[in-house]
Amino acid sequence: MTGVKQRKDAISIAGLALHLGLSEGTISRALNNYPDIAEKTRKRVRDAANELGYQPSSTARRLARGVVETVGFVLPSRRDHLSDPFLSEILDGLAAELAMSGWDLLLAAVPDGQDEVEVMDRLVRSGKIGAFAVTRVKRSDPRVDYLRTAGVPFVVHGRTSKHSDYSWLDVDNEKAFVDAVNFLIGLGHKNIALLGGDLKMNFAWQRREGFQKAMSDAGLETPPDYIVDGISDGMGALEAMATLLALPSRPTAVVCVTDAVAIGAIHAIQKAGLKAGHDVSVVGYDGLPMGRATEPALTTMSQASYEAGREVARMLLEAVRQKNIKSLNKEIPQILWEAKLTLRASANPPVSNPANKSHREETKK
Amino acid sequence: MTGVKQRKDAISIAGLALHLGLSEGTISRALNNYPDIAEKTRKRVRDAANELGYQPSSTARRLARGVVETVGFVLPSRRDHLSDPFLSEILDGLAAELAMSGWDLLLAAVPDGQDEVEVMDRLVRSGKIGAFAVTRVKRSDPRVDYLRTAGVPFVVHGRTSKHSDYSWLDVDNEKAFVDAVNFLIGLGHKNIALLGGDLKMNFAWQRREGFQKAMSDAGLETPPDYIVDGISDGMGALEAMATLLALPSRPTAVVCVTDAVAIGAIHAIQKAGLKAGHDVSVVGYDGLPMGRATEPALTTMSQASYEAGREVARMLLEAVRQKNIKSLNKEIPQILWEAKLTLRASANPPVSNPANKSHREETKK
DNA sequence: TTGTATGCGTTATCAT
DNA sequence: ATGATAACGCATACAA
Repeated sequence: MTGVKQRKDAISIAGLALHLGLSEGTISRALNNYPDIAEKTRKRVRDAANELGYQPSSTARRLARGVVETVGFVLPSRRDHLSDPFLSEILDGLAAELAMSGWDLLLAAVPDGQDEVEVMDRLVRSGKIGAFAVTRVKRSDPRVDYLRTAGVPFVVHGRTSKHSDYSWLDVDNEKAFVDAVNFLIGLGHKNIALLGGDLKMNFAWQRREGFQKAMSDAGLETPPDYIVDGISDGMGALEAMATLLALPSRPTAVVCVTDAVAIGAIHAIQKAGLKAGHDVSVVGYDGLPMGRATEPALTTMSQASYEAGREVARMLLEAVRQKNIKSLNKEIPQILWEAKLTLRASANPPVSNPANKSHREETKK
Repeated sequence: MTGVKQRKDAISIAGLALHLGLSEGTISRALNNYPDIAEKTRKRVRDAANELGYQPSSTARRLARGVVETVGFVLPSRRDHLSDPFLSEILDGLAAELAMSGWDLLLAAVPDGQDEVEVMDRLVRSGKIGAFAVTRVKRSDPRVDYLRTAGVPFVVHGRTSKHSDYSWLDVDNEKAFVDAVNFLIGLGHKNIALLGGDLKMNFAWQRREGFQKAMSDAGLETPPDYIVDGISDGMGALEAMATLLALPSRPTAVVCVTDAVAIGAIHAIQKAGLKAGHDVSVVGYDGLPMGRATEPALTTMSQASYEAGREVARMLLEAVRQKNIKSLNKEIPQILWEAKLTLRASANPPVSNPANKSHREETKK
């Protein structure tokens, strides 16, 4: 498949030179703000460029300078990314921030029969990209392993279990779930369950860790039945919550790995003839818009995906700069953001065991 | 901001030539399957290329061939795209299909203070892209107006109100809503309301048209109160549905412009102490995964966004081919897909007015 | 302050 | 069947 002729009617630097009676070199330097160009000439060139709609060929510029101002983003292979509601938000943030520095964002899918690393490697070797952004990392992630050795600047949104030697932006998922559980404990809950996600995903693992930490720090028992892993969508949540509700001693509250799971849980509770936020409290994570429209509205932890995308882009640009300077003091920015709790109606004191303020105090460490 | 040195350790065609004792030209032709290369040589070159991991510089190739095998996609400006759950699906489909032909997908955001057309124009003039894909079009859409005159191949997912002269793939939204309404009528409903969307968006307009057509074809009244426009999320749905339920004569069924709206409606019904799917039937549109986990599970119309992305990519590639051939018989592929109804639990015969089979037959035209 | 010349890594058009 | 050589459009070192 052959592409389309580039820039149909586009004017090149040669055309501009002709038009102005200047040499191509002068035009180039004028437009790139070289100090050795007369202000008057620069203005003349600028004006003509604007007037004629001159836009330097990105391709030629890349070839001449040997640089590629493009960030690659490999879409999670289809079988994995069971509806990430925030993918487009992150991409939006990435693209927006990159655009401010004239960088582009290249999206790549993984064809059947290939894996993500192959795709990334081809992108690098063909010179299509100069840096990578990676999201939704597993605890052990081949993409990160590859990038560690590839010599391409990259920033990870999230982190792997071993994460000391590369740059990442993550949310403190563990703390988020510690906070969520402590919030419920503060309300008076003792029988708290977890609807957890795929433990290969690090965010799910971290959230589970936070759950367990908070429970054990508070000296609360967690029966094995109360921890359900591997839930990835509302349907899974529906079943898991039904099972939880059928337990001889059912929980008075559930913390859910995502809002999608939490909303499924809410419906399971309703289906069982109980009232979410009354008989069973529910806390989610994500801040999905829909959580405001559920009945009851969903109490949830949240992070700003769009902002995360922007920050990752900034880190990426900085990583590229560092690399070019070949500075010896290796700066490896690692940023941990906190999720914040959005109080709504789905979490309240347990009916049989009203909030116990003093107890709450005790569990705060 | 300066980019990263391209392809650190990458081997170039010159290196390969040296390694093999052949000229660069021969290597190039061998790898590009020119017929005038000895099979034996071709194999030798291929093997060496594989072994050394040679990958032609995409940049140099573009410059030499004057073609850009990259599709541009401008993200809807942030204020508009109130959570399009399918954006990432479409992008995924686009990228996947494009990759099969060696094409790339470039994502661009719209910086503050600029509009989408400016961004698109710059992408074209800088030679970064050779074609465009556009989604979520308004009835009158400046992006389409621009592309019509820009000379760049493009395909629209959806269509504007005037759409005879460009290539698009759309779902027959009108028919979808005719079907949805007829389905409800078949169940015995007569008092059917519409929770509609932003009428500037063509899909919302089309769905509304379908609703009205089906109602009037069936000879059913639709009080003005029964049609609510401009709902874009679950929150809006919550309020609108509450208003609908407070009406002296409340509807026995509502058709919703999206699943997000439908789910909001379900919760409003529940909040009002009624039962969705019993007191009020609800039909959505989108086939959101979460619709399977609501209580009751959501009856909805759906289309496959991923597949749509792939099809748009195919049409794009074909448009590029047509343009290169400069064929005189202008093929303008326009494809209309049908949404299919997914029966679940949220739509049933009205309680006070059980299904009337004969009536259903009558309304089928 | 400006012009000239070379190179970036390919492809494509000539020769040979 | 293969090897020179000239573009492609720009950036930059070096002259002037």
